[in-house]
Amino acid sequence: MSKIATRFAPSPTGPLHIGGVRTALFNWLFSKKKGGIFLLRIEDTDKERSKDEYKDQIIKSLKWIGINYDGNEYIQSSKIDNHIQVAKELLKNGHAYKCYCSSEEIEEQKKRAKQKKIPYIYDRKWRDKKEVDAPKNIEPVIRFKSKIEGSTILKDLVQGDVQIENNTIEDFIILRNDGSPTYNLSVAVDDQQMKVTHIIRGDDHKINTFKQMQIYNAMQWELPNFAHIPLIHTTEGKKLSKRDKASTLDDYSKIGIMPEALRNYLLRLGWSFKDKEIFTLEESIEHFNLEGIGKSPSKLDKSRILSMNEYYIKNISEKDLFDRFNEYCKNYKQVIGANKEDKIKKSLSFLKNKAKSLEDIYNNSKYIIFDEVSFDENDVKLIDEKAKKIIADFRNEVSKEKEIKKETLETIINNLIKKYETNFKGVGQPLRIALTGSKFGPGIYDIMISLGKLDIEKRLKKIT
RNA sequence: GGUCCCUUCGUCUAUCGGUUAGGACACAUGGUUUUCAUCCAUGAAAGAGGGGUUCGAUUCCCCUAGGGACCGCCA
Repeated sequence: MSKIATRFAPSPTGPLHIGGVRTALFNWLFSKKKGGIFLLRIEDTDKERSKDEYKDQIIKSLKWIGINYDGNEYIQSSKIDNHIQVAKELLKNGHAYKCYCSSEEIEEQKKRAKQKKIPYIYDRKWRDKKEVDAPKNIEPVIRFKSKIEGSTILKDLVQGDVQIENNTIEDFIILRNDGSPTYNLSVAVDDQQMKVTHIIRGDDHKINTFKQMQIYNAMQWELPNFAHIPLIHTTEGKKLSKRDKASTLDDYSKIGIMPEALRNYLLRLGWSFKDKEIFTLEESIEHFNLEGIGKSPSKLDKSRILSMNEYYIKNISEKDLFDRFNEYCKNYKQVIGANKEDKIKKSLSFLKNKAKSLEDIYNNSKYIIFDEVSFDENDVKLIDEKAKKIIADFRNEVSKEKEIKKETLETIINNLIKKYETNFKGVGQPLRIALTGSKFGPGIYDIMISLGKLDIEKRLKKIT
């Protein structure tokens, strides 16, 4: 058997969404597992809607999540001549014919079918007509001569055998009347020429597969293997579309989801290997198989993504975590100053315990990133006269110390709790607000130690 | 409407004829932590319905119901 080759073939007519990314991931994993190659084909033949910006977004997305394709991206529009060539051959072999129906005529037929509530299918009017009868003023389209008799079985690697009556497949157009090839022709020709051995794509392509299989057969090409994976549904249970919110990788990236977490989540969405939930990249390549792909569509679950992200935040190395965080801040929030990097790195050990996302880490580390504390009005109200006294006392005690250590801080705070006849919250909360501007965040000792004596004094002074 | 696909806890799923139907997320309760979070423990939670086949069906077959995809000179 020839070398395994898979491909991902998006059209750059909109941003790549998470469903497409999962399809790409499955194809990529499958080829890696089999020691094959994975190709990227940009299907940009719809010149009206294709945009370079989308192409770039697709490439960027794949890169972000760690999917790398072999060779250069294959640009479908640059291969149109090949597609036309095949169409001509099909015409010559009698597997295709010229259809002189005007688009008005077709529209009319569709309308009538709708009124009668019967399914529209092209009536194959020109299939056996002689060309001498052709109207002179109409530029014909080329239609594929689909089989009428019998049925076809698709041996689907995910869905099993799928049988369909051949007469339900119409004589589809392969060349428009402007001479340009249509989707099914281009795809079949490209896949064949790229020597794709396994076509793993969304279930929404299943009908196309039957059309493309006929082209393969007519050209006497060896059929590739097909696997139709169930679609990802929104929480409303509908097919995920480019228009859905929170569907592109950037939508997740900007709320602080890390690529490894999303990759792991997507892997387990519609695929499983026993009870295993966490897969390193190596493990996913090792265990991935088509048998593990489920047959029913699955819904996106944001809390699951977040919890996967939380796992990776806690389990990747702090060095990697810093890199991810640094990049996140740079892209979506605020560049971390060079003088702050060290403090952040040291604080990651406790910051990550409270975070489900990089955004959480950001929110909890603002007190380090920004020199000026920004206060929430409601929180400031919590610092009353008594609290101000406590803060002043605390600052006074701290200034006597040479070095800030947890033990000394504990002693100071405990003494204040006694002196002011309050509890930990009574002392801790005002201090926290004064130092960070927020009621929530890391432990008070962690905050103080990471800030250091000078910053503590400076910040507390402003309050009292 | 036609064709095709699907149906196990709220969600993602395990089970390849015999299980107290398992795990994970979310949820609830309790414990640890002198706040919050983390962490730990516990709990509630599922085979769409009806027929077969079988000694025995979540598992195999059929029907019904529900959901989905496709039905472009878009890809």
